[in-house]
Amino acid sequence: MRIGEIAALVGVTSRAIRHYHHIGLLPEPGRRTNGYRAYSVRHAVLLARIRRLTELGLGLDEVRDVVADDAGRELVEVLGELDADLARQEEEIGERRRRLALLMAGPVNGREPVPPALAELLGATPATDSPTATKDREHLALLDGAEGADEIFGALRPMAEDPSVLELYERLDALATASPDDPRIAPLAADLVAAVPAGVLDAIPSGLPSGLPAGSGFAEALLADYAPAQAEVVRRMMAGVAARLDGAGR
Amino acid sequence: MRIGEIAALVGVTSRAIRHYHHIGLLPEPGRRTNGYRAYSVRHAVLLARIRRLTELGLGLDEVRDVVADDAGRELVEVLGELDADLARQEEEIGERRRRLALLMAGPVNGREPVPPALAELLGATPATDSPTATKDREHLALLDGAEGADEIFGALRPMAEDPSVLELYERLDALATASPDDPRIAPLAADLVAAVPAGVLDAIPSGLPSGLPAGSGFAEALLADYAPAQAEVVRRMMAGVAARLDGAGR
DNA sequence: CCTTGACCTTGCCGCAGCGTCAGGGTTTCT
DNA sequence: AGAAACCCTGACGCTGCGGCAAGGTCAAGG
Repeated sequence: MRIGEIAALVGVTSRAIRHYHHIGLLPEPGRRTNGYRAYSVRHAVLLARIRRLTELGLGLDEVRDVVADDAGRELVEVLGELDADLARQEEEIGERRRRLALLMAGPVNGREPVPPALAELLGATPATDSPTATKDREHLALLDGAEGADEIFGALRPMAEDPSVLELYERLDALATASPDDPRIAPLAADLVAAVPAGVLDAIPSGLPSGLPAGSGFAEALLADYAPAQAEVVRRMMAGVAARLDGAGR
Repeated sequence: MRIGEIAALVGVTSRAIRHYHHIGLLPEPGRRTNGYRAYSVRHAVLLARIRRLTELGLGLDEVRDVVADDAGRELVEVLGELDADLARQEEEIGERRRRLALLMAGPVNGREPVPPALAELLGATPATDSPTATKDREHLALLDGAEGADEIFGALRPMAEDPSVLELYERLDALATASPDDPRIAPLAADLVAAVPAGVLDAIPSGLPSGLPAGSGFAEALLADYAPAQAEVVRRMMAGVAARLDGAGR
């Protein structure tokens, strides 16, 4: 048989067969005088074995191990770990589909893929187009994957549901073009600190170890994201929160 | 922030970030005087978005579409087809796992991955170490994927369960070193033709269209796999079977 | 006889999403 | 001052082939 014939017989492409030759998975057959590969039924049998194994999802080198090793023992072993691998993948896919379903049904309906706990939080907040509110929510999304993130989101709910928080955002907005020594800064920072629910402090992991604003330049970068007067507010607010943390036995 | 910092913050590797820069998914930030990339919180927010999308299983170019397009419409769309894709993958994996389970529990316990119908057939055949029987089974495995394969396997069961078929294999074995004009050839061929169950003939697709032994060199290759006298038997047997097919209105 | 079309040959690039060197500089801590 | 821990660019590696280029070969038809 020529390569196209055996390919059609077994149900693979001739390109794949040449590939198998190239990587030494299938032995090269003899050649006809014109250089064409001349396949025998033995090759077809081997190739069919290879096809069935790859269809099961084995990699080509695993197939090589199984085919080369005359001991049939290898195969059960490989098959076992293959099944475990497939089970893991199935689980992963299921997890992704679950998150997808949550996303598409959720309150953030398709606009932004956020973790479920944050989606719940954002769904509870009143709609606003305040720039700093928007920014704040983006920053919250950065907590995704950090240590106590879900707890923090949960603890923030009372604050988010309180309509008076909108007023705080507006006061922050108003500082967009203000000078860093604007007299409105200090009282706003104090009000912000006071507005943070006590539960949030409990949810902050005690050491802030490596996850987020460790010794990294995150704090500077965060401040740089605000106008000067706003940055000053944020700076003081963080100091105030730290003080509250300190006051409560860390 | 430097690249390692933002990477730790968002939870990706710095290599991945540079990759995103390279393919234009994430804009290059400004540089410090020493050439280090200097990231802002905006980058972190964008990067976190990217991470969440890739974790859902989107490809990087799909992520680019979603991130670039301000219209949120794109996302639902992409998410929809992503879910369909995942469902398909899940189904595929389930199918593979089902076949794997069959394999590992089946009678061919791990020695050879054959299609279920053939596994059933082989399980029903008496054990033998006849070389031609072994060869025959290998050839049967080549039918995997052909048109009426499952039906043929089913129709072969009565033949396979008949212990007298072992005697036929032995008579074939005995011809391994015989001459092609051995007198045992003709009667063996006749007995073989007679042993083929009528159901098998019905199961053979009427035209033998493209699948198997069409105009291809398969027949020659098959005969070349046997010793001369054996090949002669096979040749006559095939002729006999063809005649039976012809006799029965094809 | 010549052409056409369906085969065959080798060889190399491309794919997704980075990991992993190699071969440098910088900053920082001790 | 030296070592550790960062950063930089650039390039190859991985999987399982698909696709293309630039040809040879062969059977059938005009």
